[in-house]
Amino acid sequence: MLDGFRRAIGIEPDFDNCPIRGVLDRIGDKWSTLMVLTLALRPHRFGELKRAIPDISQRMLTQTLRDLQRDGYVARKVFPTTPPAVEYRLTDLGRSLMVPLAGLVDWAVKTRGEVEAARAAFDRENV
Amino acid sequence: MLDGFRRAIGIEPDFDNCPIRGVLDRIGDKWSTLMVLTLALRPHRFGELKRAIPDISQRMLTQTLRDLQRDGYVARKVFPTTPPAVEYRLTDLGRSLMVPLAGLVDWAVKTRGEVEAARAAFDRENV
DNA sequence: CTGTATCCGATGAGATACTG
DNA sequence: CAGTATCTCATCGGATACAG
Repeated sequence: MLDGFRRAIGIEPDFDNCPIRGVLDRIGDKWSTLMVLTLALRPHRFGELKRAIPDISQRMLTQTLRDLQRDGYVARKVFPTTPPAVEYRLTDLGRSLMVPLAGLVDWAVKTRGEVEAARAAFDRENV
Repeated sequence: MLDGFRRAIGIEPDFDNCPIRGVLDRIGDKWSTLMVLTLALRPHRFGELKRAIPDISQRMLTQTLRDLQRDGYVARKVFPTTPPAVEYRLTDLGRSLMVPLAGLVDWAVKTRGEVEAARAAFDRENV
């Protein structure tokens, strides 16, 4: 089972076209997870997202949305009004990601204390 | 529930000391996950890890191990022989991470096709 | 064998200014 | 309103050389 993980996760030589790597990269980057969780609440327009995640730069907002859209997690819908309105919403695929993501969040919250203690101990020993 | 996620995952103003962020950062970086999965098989010595993950540089091997050790996922044990031997093994905390991680891996494998199709479609539309 | 130290290029990400 | 285009700086990560 674990050996299967290793292969799946990118042990050479197929590191690049690994099915997991793409997901991990997206989950690991600074804004994707927060944006998915925000869009899980309800669809948002561009400006709404900016206000919902106040400290994201416009550049990163655009780029993260593009990446999420490219992977099929987010759908972009343009309303040709003046001024233009654009709505972003999670796709079914994006919503399905919430399940394993929730597992991770849950684990992180539960083990928070242990991790903090481990860090404190480590830093104490390594002046 | 989702609102709780947002707070937990680092919506301002407590982005830095967020319990999730640390986990996500570790999961997202290039080598941590692969190393955890490798150590989940059995304890490894430094050189064994290097051989098990052939394309990691010595610099990144050391650094990733330090980070994992600091967070309490990995335990380092030195045998004062000559030449020195050092063994790395998962802690209970590290092993417990396998559960949500497995969920993520599982999801990634299952949705692989959808993601690939989404990417192809996106790239087709955006010449 | 198990690491450190250094250099350096590639990428990530913020700030700012401009456009249909 | 919903983006692009630059510029710039920090961090990531590989290669190489050295050390206990």
